[in-house]
Amino acid sequence: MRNALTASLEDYLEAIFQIIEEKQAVRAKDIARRLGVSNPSVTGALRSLAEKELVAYAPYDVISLTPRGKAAARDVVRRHEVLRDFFVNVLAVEESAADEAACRMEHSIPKVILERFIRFAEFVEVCPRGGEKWIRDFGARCGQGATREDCERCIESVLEEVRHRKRRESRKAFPTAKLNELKPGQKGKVLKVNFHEGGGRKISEMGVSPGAVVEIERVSPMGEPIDIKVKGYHLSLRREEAEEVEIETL
Amino acid sequence: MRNALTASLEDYLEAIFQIIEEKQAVRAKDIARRLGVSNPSVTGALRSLAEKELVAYAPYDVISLTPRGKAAARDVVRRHEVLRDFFVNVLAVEESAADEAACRMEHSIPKVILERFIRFAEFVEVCPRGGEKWIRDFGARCGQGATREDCERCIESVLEEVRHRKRRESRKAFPTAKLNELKPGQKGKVLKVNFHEGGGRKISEMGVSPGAVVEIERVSPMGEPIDIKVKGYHLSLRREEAEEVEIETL
DNA sequence: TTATATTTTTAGTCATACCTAACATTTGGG
DNA sequence: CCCAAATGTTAGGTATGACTAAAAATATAA
Ligand SMILES: [Mn+2]
Ligand SMILES: [Mn+2]
Ligand SMILES: [Mn+2]
Ligand SMILES: [Mn+2]
Repeated sequence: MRNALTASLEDYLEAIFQIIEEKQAVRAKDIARRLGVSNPSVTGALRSLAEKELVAYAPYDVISLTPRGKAAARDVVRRHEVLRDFFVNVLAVEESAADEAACRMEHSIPKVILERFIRFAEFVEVCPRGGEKWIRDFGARCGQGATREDCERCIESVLEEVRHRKRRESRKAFPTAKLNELKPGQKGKVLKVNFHEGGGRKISEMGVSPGAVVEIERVSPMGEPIDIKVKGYHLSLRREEAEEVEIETL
Repeated sequence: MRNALTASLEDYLEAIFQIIEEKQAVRAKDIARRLGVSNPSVTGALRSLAEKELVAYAPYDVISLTPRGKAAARDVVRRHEVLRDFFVNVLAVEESAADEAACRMEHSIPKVILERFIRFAEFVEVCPRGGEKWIRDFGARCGQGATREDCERCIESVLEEVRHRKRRESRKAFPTAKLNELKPGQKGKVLKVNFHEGGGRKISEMGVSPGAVVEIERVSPMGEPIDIKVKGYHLSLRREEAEEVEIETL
């Protein structure tokens, strides 16, 4: 049975993955400290993971993730991040509490529901009835329970915005941009992906497809690569690729 | 350490609680069948729970929950239901998948986040920017990702409603009712709780306090008791109590 | 290079949570 | 009332995942 990792082993994988990202080498000691377990526990876990061919490991040898192990680790990290982001951005939970909860719940959330969390957060952002202000409104009053008057007051402003945008759009078709023209922190919705003749990676398959919400995380000084987040995944695109993605800014 | 039940023991408590609700007697066999474990596993779990004074149990004796055990079980059930309802009502997840996921995640969700799930679902219902139609809109398109046009089309209808309601309210102060006047299925927001002189239970302490969203679940043929759901808890009120709760219908 | 310090592994325990097979008790039919 | 069927418990085993103490390997400093 290659599948069905235990919560414990998933946490070891996650820790190894993150330590690799931070430093070059992974030492059993680091894993132990990060997870708050003893050194012998780490040895035991490494043996389990090696047996499942998720880490390359032999006694006293260096520790590294196999391709399959890396994929599994990335999956854990994604579940962790999706949950944490939902708790922080939608439910207005305090960061550290959200992170802790995410790391416990990441092991029991099924795929269907994880994807719904992502879609819901996107829906809130995209829909003019929801949007950032609405969420902030929830965050601000989640201690008391919002009154209807509070909510009705702000809905008028949303209507104003929608009317403004409609007027603007009737003049100037669409507030369109290429993905490479956005700045870090900006979000947008994918309108179209032009397939380049020079056979690049199929970025559509990685989640950058019409309707998806993308967020620019980092743009390297040279303008390339462009780190983005889409559907809970972190991706790194070449400029050539980003140029082929048409975006409606949010 | 009386605290910190394992996921497994929580599931046993939950099962015992539910079997008690369904039938009179609890038999080890029923627990085993419901949880899909062998009979000896049930015996072992019962011993653990008896040691923790959560079930009253001796070999070959009848099984029952102690007051503390009942409270713990109810807490598990509540976590289960809050999660399931959020998945179904907000994230538009298919019922059985939602239920299964809820029963796995119920063991790792912290209190803060559970309460936020409840508050958020209430916020969506109460806020005219959100509301049932909005959620249904998400449910309908969560397969594809909503387009902005879709969303803008429906926001106009919400505005209409808000304007209508405002006009109505300017004439007739508030669409107020007493809790006991609502029908099963109806939801409302608590405006005020009049404390009765005849020292009844403090229903405010059980969650029926201003700002809370209540849903009528069942009204007995005699008009009493009235089963309601509030903040994820199920409560049963006497008519006398319900009469003291002023409601704004939703 | 040798001695010491650090890191890692092994060995042995413990607790949880399952299982099967065998034994014990309770219950209901004749 | 007695005996079989149903139900429940004990005994004994496996697997996971943690721990401490002690040994082994590796790294560092003199
Ligand atoms: Mn995690
Ligand atoms: Mn974790
Ligand atoms: Mn459960
Ligand atoms: Mn459950």
